[in-house]
Amino acid sequence: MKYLLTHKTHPTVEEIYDALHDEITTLSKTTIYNTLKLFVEKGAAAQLNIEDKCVHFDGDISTHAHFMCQRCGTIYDIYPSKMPIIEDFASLQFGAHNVQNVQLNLTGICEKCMKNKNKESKQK
Amino acid sequence: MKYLLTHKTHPTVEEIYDALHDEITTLSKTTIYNTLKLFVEKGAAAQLNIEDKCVHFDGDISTHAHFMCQRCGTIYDIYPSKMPIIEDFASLQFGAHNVQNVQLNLTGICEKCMKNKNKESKQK
DNA sequence: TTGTAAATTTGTAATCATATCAAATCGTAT
DNA sequence: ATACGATTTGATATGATTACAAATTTACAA
Repeated sequence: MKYLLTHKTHPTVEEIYDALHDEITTLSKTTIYNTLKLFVEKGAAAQLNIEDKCVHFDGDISTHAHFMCQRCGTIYDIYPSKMPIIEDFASLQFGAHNVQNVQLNLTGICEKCMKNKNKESKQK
Repeated sequence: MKYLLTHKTHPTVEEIYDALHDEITTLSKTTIYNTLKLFVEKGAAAQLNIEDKCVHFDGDISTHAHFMCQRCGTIYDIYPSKMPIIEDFASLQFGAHNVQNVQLNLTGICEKCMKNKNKESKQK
């Protein structure tokens, strides 16, 4: 949990394992899977299904959306302060269905990669 | 493509395979994976990352959101006519980043399963 | 302290969706 | 009928996630 709260990189299980394994040498991936599952069930963390490869986790459970760059894989937070419409997701209703979770996921090419792309094409 | 357009169930590769294998006995899953990937790249179909188990596909590429029931697995379409705010997602901008895809995914328990749940608890 | 049972953590092995890739098949123009 | 490029196939590999039993740790009573 401390790692999630201090690293706002939306890490995968793999990334958490690699980061913590040095100081907690006995740590196993199973424990990370179990613990994150518990966090998500209890609402202490959010699970992001923004790509099909693997799941990402977020210790920030405030209302916000995400943008993932298809090129570099970076996941950016999008807060209501920058995009007011996001505030409306928190209270979305859908008929008589019981909505428990809302995810707004954007994908594309981030500003940084766009610039690199331009450089590359100019070099040719 | 025909299957996708006539079965609005947001099928997985597995489901498409099971459905078509009888009439196209030589069909392989690899072909389904390749073809769907092509459809998604060309914008002819949408890929839904609404759950972590596997990917679902949608032949309807009009602006709409999805609700998936965690209990029965059914994926419901949510059109702007029922939820006008969805229309605003289609044109979301995020700074200087190049947004290519937007997914609004809701999860929870659907109306049908809510009723079954109530029945079950009354029986106890 | 010590013993003990419950809770947690671990590591190995299984599972399952998806990717890889060479061989087989098909379509089409000669 | 032939040849060649494009498509499809199926066997195999990969990699994330789960299952589960054994090992370890914790909490607490004696």
